[in-house]
Amino acid sequence: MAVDREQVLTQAAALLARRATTSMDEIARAAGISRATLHRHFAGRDALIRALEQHGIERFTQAMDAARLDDGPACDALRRLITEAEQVAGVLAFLFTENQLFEGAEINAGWARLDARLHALFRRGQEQGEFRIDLSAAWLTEAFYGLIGAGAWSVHEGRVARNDLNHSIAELLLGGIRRSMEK
Amino acid sequence: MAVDREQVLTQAAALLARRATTSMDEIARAAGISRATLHRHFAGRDALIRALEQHGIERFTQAMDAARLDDGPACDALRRLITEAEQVAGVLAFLFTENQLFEGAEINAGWARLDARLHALFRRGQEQGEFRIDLSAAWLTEAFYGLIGAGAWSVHEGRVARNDLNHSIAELLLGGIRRSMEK
DNA sequence: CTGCAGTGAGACATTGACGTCTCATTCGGG
DNA sequence: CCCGAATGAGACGTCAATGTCTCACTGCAG
Repeated sequence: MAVDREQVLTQAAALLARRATTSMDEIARAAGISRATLHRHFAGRDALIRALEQHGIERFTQAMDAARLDDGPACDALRRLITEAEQVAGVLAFLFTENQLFEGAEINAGWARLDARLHALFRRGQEQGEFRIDLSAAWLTEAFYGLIGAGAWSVHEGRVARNDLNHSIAELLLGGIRRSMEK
Repeated sequence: MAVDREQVLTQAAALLARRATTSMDEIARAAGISRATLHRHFAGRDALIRALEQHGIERFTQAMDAARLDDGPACDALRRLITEAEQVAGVLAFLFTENQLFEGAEINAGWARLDARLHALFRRGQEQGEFRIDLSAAWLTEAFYGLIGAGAWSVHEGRVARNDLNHSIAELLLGGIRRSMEK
């Protein structure tokens, strides 16, 4: 009975990430509820988007907390983050592709905090000699989002197996495409 | 006098990539023309989107041709492609993020052909031992688009200098984040 | 100068989504 | 079993964007 708010938001993110003009009716049907019920839980389209942003920020914050970004080698921290972020990939992809939403500067603050934490991880990795320094931390941050989004899309389209996603993102990000000559 | 169709499409891609719900009026004003004139050149919103797809496919095809993907080491071919694709990054980012567009199967064919060429490049790199084989060519293809899109966005937001974009994408894709121990 | 092609500005009806409402139904707890 | 809360289905009115149209203006070629 009680509508699963989490489920609705996840569905909405999946649809909106793929087509930003998805109607409330489509979102409702995808979530298995009626448009009326959707409106009962979210005052309107704007409210739904806002909730989606909030939800995404909260989930990603949890993922960062769980990954303990400040502990141990930056490489390992990044791997942990990818593992944690994988479950939020759909919502993250939406937030990343629809960045125009952040024009109202309120939510911007929450997102900026996440950005800063990720940025700090890459900087730490550079300072401690684990990461290369010819790629700016800002770029690595953006690239991280881009790969998470591409990964979510690839799984959704069936081009990448969900089980491989973690490894695919982490290895590409850390090691790149080129075949390593060592060992 | 004569409206610069190229200019209009480029502007439209930039706006639509950032906010897919951008109105025809906003697009027209961004392109420096009136809404009436915009409608004179593109029958409607759908027609504009279609033209954008077509334009993006053509430009990316040209980029691939210019990069000579089949010549020499795959690494070098990939670098050339990134250099060429950089100029189309805005349109590519739009096409990649709004993948929903490809439901009408006509354009799908043109896009699929580009996908196949890119896929083939990665496969060639793997078969010739340049690229690692634990990352599927399909994933590398998607990741390529993701990084191009993230790069275009980063430049647009001022987080990455345009001059660095080429190097940033190519190096991250080929070598990854981790600092190389060799040499 | 004249004519014309292209454009800007704006009016207009249409369309589709949105938000609100009502009413019947269903599910679950007491 | 019964009642209430939650839901589904649908009917509206509203509104913004769209697409089409007209009319006046501009710039340029002849």
